[in-house]
Amino acid sequence: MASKAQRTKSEVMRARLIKEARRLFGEQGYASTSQTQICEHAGVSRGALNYHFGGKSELFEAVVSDVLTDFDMVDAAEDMDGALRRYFKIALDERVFRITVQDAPAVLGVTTWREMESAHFITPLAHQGVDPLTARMVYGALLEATIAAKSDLEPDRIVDRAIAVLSKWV
Amino acid sequence: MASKAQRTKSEVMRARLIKEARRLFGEQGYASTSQTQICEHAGVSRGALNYHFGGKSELFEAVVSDVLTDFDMVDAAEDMDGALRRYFKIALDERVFRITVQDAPAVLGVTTWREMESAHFITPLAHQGVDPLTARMVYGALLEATIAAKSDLEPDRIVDRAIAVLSKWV
DNA sequence: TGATAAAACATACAACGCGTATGTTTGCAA
DNA sequence: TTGCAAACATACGCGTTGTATGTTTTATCA
Repeated sequence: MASKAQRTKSEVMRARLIKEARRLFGEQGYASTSQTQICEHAGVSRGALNYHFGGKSELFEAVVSDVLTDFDMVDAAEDMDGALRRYFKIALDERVFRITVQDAPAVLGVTTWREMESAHFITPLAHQGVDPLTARMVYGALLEATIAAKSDLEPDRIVDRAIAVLSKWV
Repeated sequence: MASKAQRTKSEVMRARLIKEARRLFGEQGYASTSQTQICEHAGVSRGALNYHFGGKSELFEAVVSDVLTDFDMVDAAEDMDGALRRYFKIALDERVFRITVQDAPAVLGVTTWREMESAHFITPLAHQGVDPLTARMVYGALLEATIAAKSDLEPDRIVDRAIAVLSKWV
């Protein structure tokens, strides 16, 4: 049985690896980031990485999980408009985008990917009384709007219009 | 200047590689399919592959392009409902799904990926008078519905409901 | 307190895949 | 026929991953 000191120490190491991995995955993408590179920045050996996570893809999954929690700081009294703007603000970040939209489906598989995202986006929507399938489709539209905004010269304008469109749908 | 015989021969070779690559990418995914494996099935050497496509990712891009043309057999007189059902029929195929939804964003980058898909899905929609951003968001919802249908026990039921939802949006 | 075991790392090895560089053949053209 | 370029095949080097095997630290218990 692991002691409390061991457990916290272990979690510190995991957190450090996740932090560096998140930065590098976000900046360079999954394929272009090696275990060696992550470990150099974290100041440990590859042995530690594989001991704690089992492999590169599992570390990436932990990173995705970490990123998704950023979306979770829900204000109970938050209205739909505010929630959407907060979503866009985070999702439009280059590194967040690359991890969650670009690499996650391929590395984790679409099923796992959407199960993780569901817990953070779709389930909350469904809890507001929206039909589950509709909620998913709204989220899909939201994702696509994010991509559109990201590749536009004036992302803010796209965000405004997207929110207007969504408000008509839900 | 290449002769006609050479050009057609070259295209035959390209087509053979694309065909085998499409099968293997679709069945195993991009990362789990090696150049060697593709070439063995195509009966050529890796030299031929890299000569014609330049690399693995470029071959994959050609495969994506090939897959997307499957969606293009448009019947001019086709109504929205029919077009959507035809879309789902193709998109729900396991191999098509894996290539276009799972691997394409990571391998080609989200920008390139959506540019390719736009030409086949969003532009046609926009030509029907739908606002471009709305068209993109509708396509996002469509994609999400595809994922939902794929992981459901009764995909057909989800398809019906999704079409019903979409008909209210456009 | 000292021994033992397990956790937490580090190091080393083996296999694989990719890109590229370098042959080798084929086919057209002068 | 000869030369040249396209169309392949072969071979090499590099980087990466997973795993197997040390080594150190930490906790538990007699």
